Amino acid sequence: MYDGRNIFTYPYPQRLQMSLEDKLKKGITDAFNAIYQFEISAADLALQPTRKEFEGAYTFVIFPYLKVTKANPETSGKRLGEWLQANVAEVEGFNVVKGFVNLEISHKAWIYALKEIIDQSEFGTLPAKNEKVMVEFSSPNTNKPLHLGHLRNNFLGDSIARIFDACGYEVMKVNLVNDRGIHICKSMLAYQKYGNGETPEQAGLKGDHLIGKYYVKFDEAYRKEIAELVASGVDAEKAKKEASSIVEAQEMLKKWEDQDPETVALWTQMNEWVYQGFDRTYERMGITFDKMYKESQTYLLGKGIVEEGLEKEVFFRKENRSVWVDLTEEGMDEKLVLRGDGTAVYMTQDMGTSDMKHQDFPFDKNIFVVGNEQDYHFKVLFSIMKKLGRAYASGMHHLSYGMVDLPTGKMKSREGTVVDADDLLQEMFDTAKAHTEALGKIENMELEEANKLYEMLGIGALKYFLLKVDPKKRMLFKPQESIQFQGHTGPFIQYTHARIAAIMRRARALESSLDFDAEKISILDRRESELIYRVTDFEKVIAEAAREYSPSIIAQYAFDLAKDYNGFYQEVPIFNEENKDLMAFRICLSMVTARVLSRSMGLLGIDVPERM
RNA sequence: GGUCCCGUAGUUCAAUGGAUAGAAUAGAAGUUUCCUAAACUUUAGAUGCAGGUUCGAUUCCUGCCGGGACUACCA
Repeated sequence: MYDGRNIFTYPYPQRLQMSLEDKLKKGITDAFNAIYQFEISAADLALQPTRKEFEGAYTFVIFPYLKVTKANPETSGKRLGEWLQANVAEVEGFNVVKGFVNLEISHKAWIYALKEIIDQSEFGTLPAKNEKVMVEFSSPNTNKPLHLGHLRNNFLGDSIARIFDACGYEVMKVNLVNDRGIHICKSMLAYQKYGNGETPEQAGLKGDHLIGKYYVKFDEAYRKEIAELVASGVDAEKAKKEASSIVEAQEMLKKWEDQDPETVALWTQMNEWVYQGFDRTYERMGITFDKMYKESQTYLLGKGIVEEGLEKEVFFRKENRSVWVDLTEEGMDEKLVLRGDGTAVYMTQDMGTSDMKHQDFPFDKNIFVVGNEQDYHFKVLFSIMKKLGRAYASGMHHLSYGMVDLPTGKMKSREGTVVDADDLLQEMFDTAKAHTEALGKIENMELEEANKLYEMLGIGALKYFLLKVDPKKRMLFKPQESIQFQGHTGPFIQYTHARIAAIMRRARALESSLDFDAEKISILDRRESELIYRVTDFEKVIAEAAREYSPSIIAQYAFDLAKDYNGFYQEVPIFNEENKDLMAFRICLSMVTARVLSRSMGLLGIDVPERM
């Protein structure tokens, strides 16, 4: 992208140390000091964007301070506004509507604010914090391929990792794979019975899909057995436990735990296929991990912590030898942490894994991206780790997200209503391709570039669709709407970026005539100052997204910015030979917009094209 | 039953306690000799119900009604 430095020259005093907003805030603090000898706490002081119906750019709400000003809102606002206008260079004027003080900013202040951003190549990245964040996400099972629900998890986790990275944290992305257990044995058993040594190559399937096929086969056989048992008069609950398939699967699990060579060999082979399949899906999603953990290596951890907890009297043992923690004081129940036979439960494992992960990477924050059906589990886990005196426990956070529903209802693998991740990714690609070709956009494009574009658009549309919604909310996935490329979509933002890139290409051709003098741009269009306002807001938005653990804030922001830009430059001619200063200024503004769009989308894991 | 999450235009989503509740879609009507019409402009349409807190409530509190999750010596 064009860096704009050599087209943006004008007398510029010195590097601004403070953002426009910070200056205004300081101005307001000073004003209260000067007028009322009152110290406003910076935390309370909130500036908000002025609504479009009113004059001004920033609005200060004076209602909360009427006790200090001892006057009605209008008078107080007027006094504050007058002081600011007289003492703060950036404030050119003001108006007061009820208790709202709308501050009008000088065009020069806007231009300087823009210049400030152009000068900062690292704009959109906050200073390093010297804090470590571990983001754990994806966590697939190795008995079936990824589906739509995993996509929301993966995109959220990947995005939140990028956001924390941009906020100056050192980020470690980890994936804890669920590669053992009864459900894994189910597909192993079915493969052993019906597989005839089939390989992914022979089946023409990705490894994970091949294994998934046998998982389904197991379930079919299992349910048939249950039905037969019930028909012969066995109680349904009993039938579920006694059907031969499930009994065999349990035997197999036992063999696996006993390290039976044949079982372990089968397990190793099948997992290898699954990983090969997952790798392709991750690659297509553009997702990587810094470290993989496997439950087969961690499931025995945590028993030591149980001992420790008993010693510290955080846990207690019941008569049947099982170990529990009492969390009734925290408003929760008693919770099992070790079975009576001494075997681990999920919680045992997670306690052990927590310690291990903290040893591997001494994090200040540990974010678990896991669906909201596990809210209670994590509440309990965090509470236990605190009780055990783990200092890091206060940094553990469950990024809980809602289910993805289909118009037909909940996804159920048994009923075949799951949306397969690979299928969906491919469908997005195909739709992007068909759509782009129909619009005649690829006439001057090499095949390779075109394919890259379809991938960018298709995957981008999907990521955006899943990330634009507040994570904690349950969301509805409508296939037809997710592959929409118009409206509040990723491709809309990508399109805006590509348009600006086209302007840049043209600007480059005219480079010699692109100097401008800030003094000659006397009147900024209101919408132009709004654009600058929004752009200067970017770093605040990133910080907020990290604070709220919510990529949707970034998605909203990028869309609003793209929309503002499109709305404005649709009707204003940019290339106007008679007003070169204004033209050059607008090119700079476009350039900064493109950069911020690109960075925002980058935080969502979405690439942005130079042309489309 | 208990705990937690969610109820906003026909639909899918927004709104640190702030001004006349925003968008997008679907509906109606327009805009391409000019940088990219995957765009833009205009139009119509919503806070589940009842109280409370205050200058001001979609937001906070209480109750009710609806939807969902969790509530296993499963993971």
